[in-house]
Amino acid sequence: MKPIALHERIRAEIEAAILGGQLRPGDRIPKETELMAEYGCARMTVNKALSALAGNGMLERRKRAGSFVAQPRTQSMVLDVPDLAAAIAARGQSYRWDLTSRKISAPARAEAEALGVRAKVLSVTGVHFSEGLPLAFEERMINLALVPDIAEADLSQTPPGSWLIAHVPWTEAENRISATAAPVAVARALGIARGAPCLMLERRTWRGTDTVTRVRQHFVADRYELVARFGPGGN
Amino acid sequence: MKPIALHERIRAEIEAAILGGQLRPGDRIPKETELMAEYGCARMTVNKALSALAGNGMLERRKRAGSFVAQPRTQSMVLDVPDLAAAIAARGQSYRWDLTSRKISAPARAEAEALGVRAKVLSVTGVHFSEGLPLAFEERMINLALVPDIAEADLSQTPPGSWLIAHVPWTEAENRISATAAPVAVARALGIARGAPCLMLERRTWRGTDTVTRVRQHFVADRYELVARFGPGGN
DNA sequence: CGCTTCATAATGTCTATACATATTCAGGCG
DNA sequence: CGCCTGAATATGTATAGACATTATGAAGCG
Repeated sequence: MKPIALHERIRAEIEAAILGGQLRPGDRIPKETELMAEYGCARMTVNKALSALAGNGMLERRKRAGSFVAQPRTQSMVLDVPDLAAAIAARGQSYRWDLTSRKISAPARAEAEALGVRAKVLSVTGVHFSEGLPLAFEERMINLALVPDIAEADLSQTPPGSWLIAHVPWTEAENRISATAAPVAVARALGIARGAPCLMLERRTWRGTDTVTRVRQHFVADRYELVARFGPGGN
Repeated sequence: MKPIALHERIRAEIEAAILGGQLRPGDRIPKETELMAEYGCARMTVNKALSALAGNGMLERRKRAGSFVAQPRTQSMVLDVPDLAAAIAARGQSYRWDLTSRKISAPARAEAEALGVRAKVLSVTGVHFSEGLPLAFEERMINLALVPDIAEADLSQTPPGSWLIAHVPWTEAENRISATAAPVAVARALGIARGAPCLMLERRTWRGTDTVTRVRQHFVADRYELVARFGPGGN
């Protein structure tokens, strides 16, 4: 069938022992030479397995001391923050984007400070629809110095997030997730009551030290949730 | 200073080229033999660098075809879901936990189904305080078959999450993050208005196929946010 | 022209070896 | 007793070579 690589098998077995509780945090795992004998392979093979686990934060390795099961102090979860258009399409639902405003301007001094941008910015607002229902209200600023092309893009057809992901890929990013009461403008755009709960996602992405874009999305509470996973099945 | 490992340097340089936009998704990166010549090192060294990037989802490697910059389809962010007590303490704020109810029972048939648990469960509710203010209301179920010791733990002193992380480490987990209007019970416990927005975090953790615990935490909207990062600076 | 077959080029895995580096542990010395 | 020194040890990095695997693209065949 599928001959699994040996280093992967070793990795998986040790991971299983950790997740299964046979190995507990602080426990020492056999040294490389011992595992090497146990599996009858070279040290590099064992090393690859252990390095991978150490990379995941599951092992802590100290020279001369050995390899130890790490403390799961802060569960690092993998959160998928997909492009909305793609995510909704992937769920087999219909998607629509409504551009409600678009303007180019120099950011106000305070904003420029917060954005870390002195250049001109494109400001966009709009609404994401799923199955014909408003799902999220989006306010976005885009640094035109870094992404001049977007000034010519037709953002009434393509939501800016989708355009950016296709044209300015692999930026660094930070997301802040919180809950808020819908402000008037948001409530009106989403057709919900003022003050109704919203999941708010604020994202800032950069290239090097320059901010590329800054988004704030208000999701209608009942219609969206984020999922984060941790674990070997974490795929 | 600290001589950085060569494979790490190679990895970092390619990553920088991807994040800096010199290499775009779909672009092909030099084959191992070429990089090997460029850096004057062995193939295994290059391979280690590229394998690491492939593990991060930043490269896609195909035999015979070469290595390509991956599409950042779904931005996989690392979300730290820390233990609340530890997280608040780390921010230098005071923390308090109020146990409001605790009971052991067999879950109702419907619940048992949803939990994937037939055994007895310990049900706990309580409130997390930060700086004297209610921060989160927690409802939790714990599988006593997997964690019998917790029946004897003093959960009025230690919040169950902290107890579990110390006693049942390294489980698999799934988090669902959403926003809701505070139900009556939650609003009362948190001292907020009924229907006020809350950030809701539902977590389920398992060991193998068995559910260990299931939590629902309602956070007061203004007092908490989750942060997820992606990027090399993502530390 | 379309299909199959096959050599080839790339990555994937593994080995055996070597030396580097950091940490511990045991002595030795003041 | 405390501090320094040095040896032992486990991991960290790197090498050169070997063979496996697999998609590709071209050659050959019907």
